Amino acid sequence: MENINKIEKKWQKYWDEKKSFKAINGGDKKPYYILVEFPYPSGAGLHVGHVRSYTAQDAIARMMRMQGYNVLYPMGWDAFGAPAEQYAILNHIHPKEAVKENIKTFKGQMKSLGFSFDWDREFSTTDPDYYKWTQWQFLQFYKHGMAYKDTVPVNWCPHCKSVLSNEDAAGGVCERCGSQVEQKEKSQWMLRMSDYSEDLLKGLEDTNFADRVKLGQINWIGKSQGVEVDIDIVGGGKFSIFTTCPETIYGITFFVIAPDGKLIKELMERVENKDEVNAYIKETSLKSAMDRTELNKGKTGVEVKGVKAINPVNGKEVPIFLGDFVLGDYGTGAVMAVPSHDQRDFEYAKEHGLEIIKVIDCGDISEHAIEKTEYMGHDYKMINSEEFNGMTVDLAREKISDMIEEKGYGRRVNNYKMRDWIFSRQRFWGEPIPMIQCPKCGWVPMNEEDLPLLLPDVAEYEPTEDGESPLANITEWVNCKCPKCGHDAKRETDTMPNWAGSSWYFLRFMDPKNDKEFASMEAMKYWNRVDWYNGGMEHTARHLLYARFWVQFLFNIGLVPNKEMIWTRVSHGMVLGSDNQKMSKSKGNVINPDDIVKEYGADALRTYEMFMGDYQMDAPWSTESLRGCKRFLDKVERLKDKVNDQTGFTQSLEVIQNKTIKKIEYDLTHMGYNTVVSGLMILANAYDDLDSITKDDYRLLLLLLNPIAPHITEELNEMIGCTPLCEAEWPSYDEEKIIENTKEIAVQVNGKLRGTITIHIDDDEQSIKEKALECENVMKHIEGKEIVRIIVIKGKIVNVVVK
RNA sequence: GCGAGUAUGGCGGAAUUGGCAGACGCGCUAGACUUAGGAUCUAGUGUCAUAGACGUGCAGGUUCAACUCCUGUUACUCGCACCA
Repeated sequence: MENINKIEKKWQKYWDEKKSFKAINGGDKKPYYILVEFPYPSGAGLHVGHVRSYTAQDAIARMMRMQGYNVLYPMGWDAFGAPAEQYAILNHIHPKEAVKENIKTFKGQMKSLGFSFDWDREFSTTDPDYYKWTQWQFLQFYKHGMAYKDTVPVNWCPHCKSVLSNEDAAGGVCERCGSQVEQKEKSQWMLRMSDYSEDLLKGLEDTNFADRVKLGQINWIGKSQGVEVDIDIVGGGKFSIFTTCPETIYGITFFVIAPDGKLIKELMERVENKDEVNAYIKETSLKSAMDRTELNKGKTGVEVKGVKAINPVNGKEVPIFLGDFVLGDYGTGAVMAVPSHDQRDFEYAKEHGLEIIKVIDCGDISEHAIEKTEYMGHDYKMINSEEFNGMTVDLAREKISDMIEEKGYGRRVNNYKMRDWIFSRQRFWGEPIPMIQCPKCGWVPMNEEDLPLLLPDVAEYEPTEDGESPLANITEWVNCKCPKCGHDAKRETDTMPNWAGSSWYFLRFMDPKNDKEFASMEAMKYWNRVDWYNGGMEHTARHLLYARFWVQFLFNIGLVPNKEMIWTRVSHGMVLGSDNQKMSKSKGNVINPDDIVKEYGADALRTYEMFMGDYQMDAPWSTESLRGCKRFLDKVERLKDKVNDQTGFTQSLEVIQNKTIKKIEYDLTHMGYNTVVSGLMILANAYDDLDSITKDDYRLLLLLLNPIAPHITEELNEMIGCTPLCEAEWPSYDEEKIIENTKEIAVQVNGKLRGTITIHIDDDEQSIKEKALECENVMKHIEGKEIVRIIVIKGKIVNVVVK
């Protein structure tokens, strides 16, 4: 085509002006909501990886519209975040200006690729009309006791005077300046996400997430069932431990408590070796800032002298140790140690010369512990465990748990790895948390009618000396009146994390212009939920979990219609550089979609990205392969010259045409995008083998190809004088016509291919057997041998078994 | 360490249910047309070899038949990482 970009622009304009992809809330059509993760509009522009997933979902959206669905396929911007803030600080502008520019670039790029988004629903998380509702929802969390302040340790760079995320502090070194990261206690807003552990686990049953996505969620929640036991301290006081192995409780020879926990602080008065203990605590606080993996070769720790704990089941007094492998903020901050049946305890005991008592009769423990995974499920018997001696491990586990509960030593509990959500960020470019601290009333929520609480319009904001948000420096913004008593008060200067705005954006798309509510119940009931959500693998754990938590909370307070608002979630693989490495500027392997569109056209890029490989797996870029896809589109164009003046379909193409319709439908809805393209190539090749094809033949190919390559197909379709494809109906196939009357099948002798025969659909088993045995090469291989049996799989294969 | 995933020609990858492994495309080889080719068309292209044998990371197993199911094992990728 003489100017591909001109044609693409023409159809993009057509779709825009006709509002071809506008989704309307209501009507007779069946609603279907397709969602792709909205991007962070970075300065780098659209990545070819974005193109992959947006095209995939676009193809489904386009097909389903033709099939008569009311498809919602929206797009927006997740634009709060550190890069925009950094850029703005450097250039002394407001981040919203940088964001505006980036969105413009992204949107232009998306338009040039012909994605069928309903642009009337576009918004950015940084729009006051949007973040007003993010703030409003935070207030609901607060009002329902789900938001609270707590002191937690944060990564702190003493040089940058800044709080760092775990990613930015990887390796215990500040990513920006390279100085040593420290731990610093800071008061932060928290959301009680751990209250939802069980619900988030159970809710997975009401979703259609891919298995690997579900597993990611399950692992993140990290449920473990066990027993919590109360331990008395000699001379008064007590603490609790949690164990998943109550069967080993008689094997306790010491306890280990966290150096950063509360318990050691309580015990400190009675500690005889205070200096030693304090030194270890200090050592740990430094260590926790470094990359622990490197330091965990040995099991360090010190005994807490002067205090002993009592094992409740046998009254035995055992020592207490400090060990940095016990975490202060996980579980109870203390563990029981059974060196005979836990490798970590074993190593610790060896290191510190502690007693090892075997309680399960299961082999040699002189070299290493025999752990749960090794002893459970066998018939090993208990030893050294008083009345439980001789019982099988499985039985003892239950009986010991029962005894602990009956005697009041403890109780069966579930423990979860998932903790509460730290919701504060010491950043400028985020949603301000709408809380006010009044010297008289304490923390007071803003009045809902005063929302949104806008970010101040300033261009200079340096971080404070003590790591507070840059907002803390803007006194005219910070100072306010208490909404309750009118006294002088100060605003919270922390902002929300990036995850906040993306935790509910899919709800807003259902009703994006609503200024009374974040979305009306009516609109949410109409769309019901997100039918199909696609995003990157890196977001399937946290983002999805946060979004589900957010939705479940809204459901519990009656604001959304379903407890799970996302039905299917799939994740796509990355587009790697041609060197099989992640694309990055420094490696020089980045492909800019604009260049490809300019040279080969949007359709070629779209087709190639669908064709490049299994959608769920990473795939390297290949410009050679892209050219192959361009050639395919050129071939489709050339086929136009073969169109004759006949109507209807060519008889000899009937089987492959019906087969292809079925295949495209199936593959598009099962993420088989690469085989969609290959199926269409096969159809086009079949057309190409003929001297001429009918207009209907040709239009069928264009219809089927349209979801992947929408521009060129529209243009060719117009050239043959048909009404636009985006207004056309999806073709239907006839199952009857897929069945072939005659078919070539394989004949094997002892499982090895020896020939092929052509069978008719009506042939019975006997005649197929006869045909198979008549086959020349088959005869040669069965000559002089005894036929044991002949296996005939109808329409598939014949296998002659000989001896 | 734990959890998950992956492994098929020179390359990307097909094989919906156990049923002709390598579809489709790239690349490559030869030829045609051409001033030219990043255009198009034709033929060929898993490996080794003479009929034939061998081939889906490796070693076993089940089956008439295994890329597909089972057992073990290796390598790589991702996630979590002293989780009690």
